[in-house]
Amino acid sequence: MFRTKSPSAQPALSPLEQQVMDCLWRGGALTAETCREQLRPLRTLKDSSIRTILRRLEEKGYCRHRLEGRTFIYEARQPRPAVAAAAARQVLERFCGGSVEQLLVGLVEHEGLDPAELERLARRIKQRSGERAKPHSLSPGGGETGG
Amino acid sequence: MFRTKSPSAQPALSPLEQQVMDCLWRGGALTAETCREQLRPLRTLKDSSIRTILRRLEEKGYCRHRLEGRTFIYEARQPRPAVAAAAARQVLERFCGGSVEQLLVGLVEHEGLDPAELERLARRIKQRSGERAKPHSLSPGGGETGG
DNA sequence: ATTGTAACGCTACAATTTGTAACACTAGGG
DNA sequence: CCCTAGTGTTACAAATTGTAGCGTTACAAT
Repeated sequence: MFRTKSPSAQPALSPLEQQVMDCLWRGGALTAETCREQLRPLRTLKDSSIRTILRRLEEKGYCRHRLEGRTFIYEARQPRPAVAAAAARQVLERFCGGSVEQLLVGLVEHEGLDPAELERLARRIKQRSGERAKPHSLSPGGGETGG
Repeated sequence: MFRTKSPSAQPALSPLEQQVMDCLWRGGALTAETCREQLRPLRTLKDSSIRTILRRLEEKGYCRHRLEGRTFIYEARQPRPAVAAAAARQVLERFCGGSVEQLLVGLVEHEGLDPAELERLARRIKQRSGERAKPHSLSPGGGETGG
């Protein structure tokens, strides 16, 4: 629905680019060819086309590749949730002056989000984050999640 | 950060279009000329340019105009929060399979949203919505909301 | 070594979307 | 009837996106 262009954010994803990203997110890491095949139910591209998209995606910072033998293996640079969050943040900054509350209220009032449900979710999330923060003792440094 | 194109959603706003919408949201209802002036610190457009944008915005469903004398008065069709919510919904659908929880979790984990804060907000929102839902008597259902 | 083939990058180009504007038309005032 | 203010229409250049053709390169088989 929007296009954004703040500094911290990667350039927008075009529809086709999104589909490709979906492939990457689903498939983990794959070659241009595989990617192309996965896309085929939806659209049929020449191999050079898919590769162009992959390259642009890489330029935009959404994915990267490593060389395996002499084949490029592509993978998303950030997991889908991270990108989702960034996108949400954009909306937040642009329309809500950064106020999460405003956004939430908007969702409740204009998109029918149930406040009770919201509260339940929030509680659960807090709980979980609490657990993670201090299981009982350590959990040295970096409980790595994101790559 | 994204461009979307689901059916229920209005077409994306280009940057310039967004700025104009911001004018409308700030100014309530204004003429093309006024709009142009308000924009001037940021960019200088010929009057026909601003009018083109306004028209496109109207085509896309974001604003409308009424005739006053023989001057067009433009105003946003939906308040900013509604558009924000719709945008958030888009993100939700596209990246989180519609799961609000996933989005929230993402915000917490990748954008540093504080879970406690989140819970507080959620609670407050629920509370407020509760009050509104059953003050003591009137207006059970149908108050209009949208304009 | 030559050739077949798979994988790659580069370059190109048409379609679409944006940004910007010139210009022509119409209603009121003098 | 002409001037002005306000509008709409049409146009066009720039940027973005979708789609590909083609040339290059490494490896494998002949």
